[in-house]
Amino acid sequence: MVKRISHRDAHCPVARPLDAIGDWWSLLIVRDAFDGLRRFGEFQKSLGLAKNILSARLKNLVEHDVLKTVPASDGSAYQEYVLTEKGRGLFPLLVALRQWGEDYFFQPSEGHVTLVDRKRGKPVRRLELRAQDGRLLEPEDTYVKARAS
Amino acid sequence: MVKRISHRDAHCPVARPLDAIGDWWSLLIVRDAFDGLRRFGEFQKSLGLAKNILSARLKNLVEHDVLKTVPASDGSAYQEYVLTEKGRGLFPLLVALRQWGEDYFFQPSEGHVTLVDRKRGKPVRRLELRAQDGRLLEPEDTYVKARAS
DNA sequence: CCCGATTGGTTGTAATATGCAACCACATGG
DNA sequence: CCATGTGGTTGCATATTACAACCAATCGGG
Repeated sequence: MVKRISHRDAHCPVARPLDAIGDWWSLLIVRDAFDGLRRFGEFQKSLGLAKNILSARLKNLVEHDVLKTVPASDGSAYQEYVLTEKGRGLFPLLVALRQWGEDYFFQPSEGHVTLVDRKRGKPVRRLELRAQDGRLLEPEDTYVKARAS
Repeated sequence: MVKRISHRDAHCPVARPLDAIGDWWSLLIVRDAFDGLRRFGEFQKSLGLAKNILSARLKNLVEHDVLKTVPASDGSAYQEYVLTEKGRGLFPLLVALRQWGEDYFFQPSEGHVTLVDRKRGKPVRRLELRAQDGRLLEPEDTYVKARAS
């Protein structure tokens, strides 16, 4: 189906999730799911991808427990795709991707959409990494540490 | 080269970055770059991917200004690949991916590496999205808002 | 009910990307 | 200079993706 993870990276928390969301479309599907899209046709219309590809991606996301199928909410016999708890856990990642995109992929003259706080209608804060004591951490301030099994 | 963005999503800050990092390998290359890898051979050894693929990915990342080539730091005539400012901007995204991976892709019995604060050696805080007034935001507390060009 | 349209797919098949191995130019080290 | 390491490129086989046609089940109106 999707690229299989190489043995050498099998232990890495960065590499392993890529089996689930490491292809071009999956993150866009998840983004649309956060935007409230649920039906096969809605995703297809929104993304404009071939139906067989969408079918394969949805299947992969369901297999990886990012989405799950539920009976249609309108009472029809069709099914809908909704985010699981694990899928909802992708929210910070999607926000990080969005903020990076806003920062570096748009000319000042170009318009783009922004994520805002529903209550106030104001843009959200920037994601930032902090230590447990609250210090702001740059990449150099961190390293990866092995942990016993 | 890599998948071309569809017209309908050209304005979306989530979709546009995928041209640069939307394939299976690029994020792993960037992860290794954050870990201090700089040379072609280092990346190849770390990732175990074919040299032509690595070559294509590095080229793409350089074209998208995520990496840049610089003269080798050891004085030899070779070149090295280092993160640009834009590339360094991927740090929160990588941390988000890592945290999601740690949360959902490992059995409790499995060991995995963890990102720690260099100064204290303690795990970093969890990334979280907050409003400008500091409230913690869940996906439902946000929406995307069009902004004038 | 019956019929046409919609939904949600599954097959083809052609184009594209990926992976592997061989090859090669240049740099380097002795 | 000669042997080796570095950093690639090129061919070729295979896997993945895209596009289009087809299709079964469902739904909606009369």
